[in-house]
Amino acid sequence: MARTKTDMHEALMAAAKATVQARGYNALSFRELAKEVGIKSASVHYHFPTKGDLGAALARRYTEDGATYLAELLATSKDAAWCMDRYTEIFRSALANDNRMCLCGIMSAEFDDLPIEVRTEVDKFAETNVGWITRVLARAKPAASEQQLQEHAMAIFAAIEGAQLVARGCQDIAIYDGTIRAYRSTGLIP
Amino acid sequence: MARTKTDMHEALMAAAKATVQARGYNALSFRELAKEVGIKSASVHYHFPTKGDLGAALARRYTEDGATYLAELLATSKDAAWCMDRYTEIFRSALANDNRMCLCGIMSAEFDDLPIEVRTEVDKFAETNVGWITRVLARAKPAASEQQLQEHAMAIFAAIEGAQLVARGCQDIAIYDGTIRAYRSTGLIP
DNA sequence: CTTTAACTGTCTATCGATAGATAGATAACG
DNA sequence: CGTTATCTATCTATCGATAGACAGTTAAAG
Repeated sequence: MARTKTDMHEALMAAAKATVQARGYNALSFRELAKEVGIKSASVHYHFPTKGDLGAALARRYTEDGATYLAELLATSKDAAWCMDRYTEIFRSALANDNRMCLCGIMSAEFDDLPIEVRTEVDKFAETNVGWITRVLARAKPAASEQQLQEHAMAIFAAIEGAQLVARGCQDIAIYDGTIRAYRSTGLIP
Repeated sequence: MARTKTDMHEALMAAAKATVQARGYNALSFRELAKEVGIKSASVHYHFPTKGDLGAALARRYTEDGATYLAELLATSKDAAWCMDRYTEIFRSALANDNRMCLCGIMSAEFDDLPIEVRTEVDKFAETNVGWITRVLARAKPAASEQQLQEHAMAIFAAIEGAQLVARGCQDIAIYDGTIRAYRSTGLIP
């Protein structure tokens, strides 16, 4: 065997992630994916029985990896502004990398076509991100109530996803930069 | 003949619009569309030779209708806050109507799969909206420079699109409401 | 140590469904 | 009659998914 199961699993996940971030869940095809990693489409079904399984695994991994990175940030610095700068940089780098989008953001747009198991994972991504932003905000605004913090965090998350979406649609990363700058100057983002 | 060309044109546009707002451009199919309006898929090609033609017509109409409504708003009241309230209400009503999205927002997510003629129209939608918000902001902040106003307007547009996207992904319109409220309380939206 | 058995990963071939698109016939309107 | 709108029928391409075969690997049995 050329590759172990784990290796192929990873290769498939990586290729699938790139495709979804660039063209969405609907554009993800077993045939194209197979060609990219050098096997046949039937073999992809060996690793991921259904497309829903692949999509859910993809979103779950994406959320986990993100959560890991965010936890590191939170442990590195106590400064809310510094954390948020790093956070907005994550979404910026997706755009800088072939005009890609947040995997869960693009899946949210395709919501109605997602299998239930994928929807669940997409929801968890939003939850995880809002939870992290809430903890960052708690440092900057210790006086605020938990509910206020969560609403603010959700607003920040949505605003950043929107900045990415619009900048992508205009194929102009400067739009993302300008928008984030405006978020900061109004005080939406610390 | 049961209907005139214009009637059928309108019926097709309306059905297509609903589908795209609910499931995106990729989910738009001539067969389904034909079934919905009671003709055969080949007949749809008579009205719109290619899918790109239909998509572009759809986005153009969407932008035009929106621009017309926005112009009325601007003529009705000089109050920026009132105008922006009406504006956010537009995006809210899409969500309230079967969890739909802004047609151009959802198309931005599918950007890579769009024919060039559709991309052009999607760009114009953003341009039109940002232009309108800029004029509204000019009333509230007459001292600001044109460039500052435009950046602020783009940020508002992106933030609202993002609020819609995230609320849709979570299937919870309350998230939209809370997010808009947060935008207002931080001063991002007048 | 060898033989047998099960497992793993990939293959070929194929299924039914659906996609967008086209050609040519048909029916109705003016 | 000629134009307009829609039809039937069909094409090629692609989709996700499945069945069955086969080679290489591992592990247990004798």
